[in-house]
Amino acid sequence: MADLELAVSTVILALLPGSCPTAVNAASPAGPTGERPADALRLHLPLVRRTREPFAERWALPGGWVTPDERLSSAARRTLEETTGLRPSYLEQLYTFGAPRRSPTGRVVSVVYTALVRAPEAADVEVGENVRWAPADALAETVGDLAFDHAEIVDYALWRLRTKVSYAAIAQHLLGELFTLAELRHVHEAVLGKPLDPANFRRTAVASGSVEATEHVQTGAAHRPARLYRAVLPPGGAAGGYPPWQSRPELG
Amino acid sequence: MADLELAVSTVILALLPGSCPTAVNAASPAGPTGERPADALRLHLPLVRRTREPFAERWALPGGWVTPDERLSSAARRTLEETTGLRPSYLEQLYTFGAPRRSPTGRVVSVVYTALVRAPEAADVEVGENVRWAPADALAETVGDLAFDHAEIVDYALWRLRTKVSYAAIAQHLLGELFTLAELRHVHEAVLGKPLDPANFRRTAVASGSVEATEHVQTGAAHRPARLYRAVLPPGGAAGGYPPWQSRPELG
DNA sequence: CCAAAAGTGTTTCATTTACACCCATGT
DNA sequence: ACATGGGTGTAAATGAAACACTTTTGG
Repeated sequence: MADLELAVSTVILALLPGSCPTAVNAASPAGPTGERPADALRLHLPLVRRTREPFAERWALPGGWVTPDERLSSAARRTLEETTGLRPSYLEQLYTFGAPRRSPTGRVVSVVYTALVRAPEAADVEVGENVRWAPADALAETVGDLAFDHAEIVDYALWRLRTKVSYAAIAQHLLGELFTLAELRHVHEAVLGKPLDPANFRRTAVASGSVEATEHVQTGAAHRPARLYRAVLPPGGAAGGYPPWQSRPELG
Repeated sequence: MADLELAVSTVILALLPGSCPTAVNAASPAGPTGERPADALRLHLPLVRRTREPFAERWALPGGWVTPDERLSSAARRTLEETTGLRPSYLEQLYTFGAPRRSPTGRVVSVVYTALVRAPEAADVEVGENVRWAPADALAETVGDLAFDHAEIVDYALWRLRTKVSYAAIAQHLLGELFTLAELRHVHEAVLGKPLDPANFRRTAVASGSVEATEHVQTGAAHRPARLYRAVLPPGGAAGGYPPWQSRPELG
């Protein structure tokens, strides 16, 4: 039980334009599935290039070792900030991966978190030789095979996000404080990968109680101004039926 | 990253008659002669009494240390069998708990699994001075405070089971190979804690495709014999939309 | 005025819920 | 025969999808 190391890794997701200047991409010519507008928002995640064996030069999820006196979630936040400078607005434990041969150098058990960051903060990442954004749905084409089992981890994180976004109010963590319902709908569309009816989305969004209208409106566009909304946190109690301890600040 | 130990614990759930906390009298294995006990079925879980500090004499979840060359799920199965003799029909990772002060003796990170066992196998547990079944919804009243944060873990496992049983076909793992739809409904009722309409439950259960009728019927009861059903595993592919790697045997 | 997107209303369809009713068996 | 739970039918209620339509801005 001692011949074993504990790490944390994080799948951080942000919504960036597909032709984002910071994202080094050459894979945007009208591909086989390229029904997207050129500047459509797509889920991206930051990757770090490994500088040491194993998997030197390969891209990997941000992460690091767990120190003895910090929470697992704190370790995720710390390593995330150390490697990318990001401070996510949403952080949730995803799964713990611990297959014996995940790492060729020895037994490593990784507690993996999923994080969401708002677009403004995502722009603060210092992209460079060893840090870059990559589109979540085309990792292999843009950065090749990820280190370790990280490609599998990303797939699972995306699956979970897709299933969860349909019943939990988490998409708001990918936007700024104020947003239009069209923007929120774009987030859902990018996550789910399919268009949504604007009218029906509006109704379900406001009926869910997860957003509230403000008195502000968005001006400057060549059409009727859209009202700005704000995310409303779920009631502190357990009414929502979510995990009992999710209402408390953090755990684990 | 070395001053830290990795453990697995398991919340094992079985459906047992509520009145006799320790005496296990399960329905006959595959025989259609399963008589229904007068009292309702309730979720129970096996606990082990700690023989050493910390928390000596207190009841705790079965578990143990992870060895360097076994999967996390294998560690869960092994420790479960070592402590209780149980081999669960369903095993799923629940969450990883790693708060710094969980254990007073040092940093322990626990990967917790949820397991379901069928009533016949649950009867094989050797109940004794240091192993006992306790009703899941009344742990404090029957066994007092659990060791460590295990009470919190059980609460979370129950919450997850309740939410998952409504959309995933897992309740069947608490029954034998053949079961009536009334028995399956009793499982759902015990998990959800509320009565369900027999007619509607029947329709949704068969429409979901998670059960298939057999040619056997259950005789011996003072009413019309009930048809016996069998669980049908979800299609091997990813059609169901479940985690990609859940279709493979195991991971992590 | 026109284009474009915000926002509202309504119709249609599918699913869930409630409950009446028949069926088959042991006593 | 009758009590009991198994099993079927059906209509009301709820909710999701589709789409026509009105509103409000910039050009």
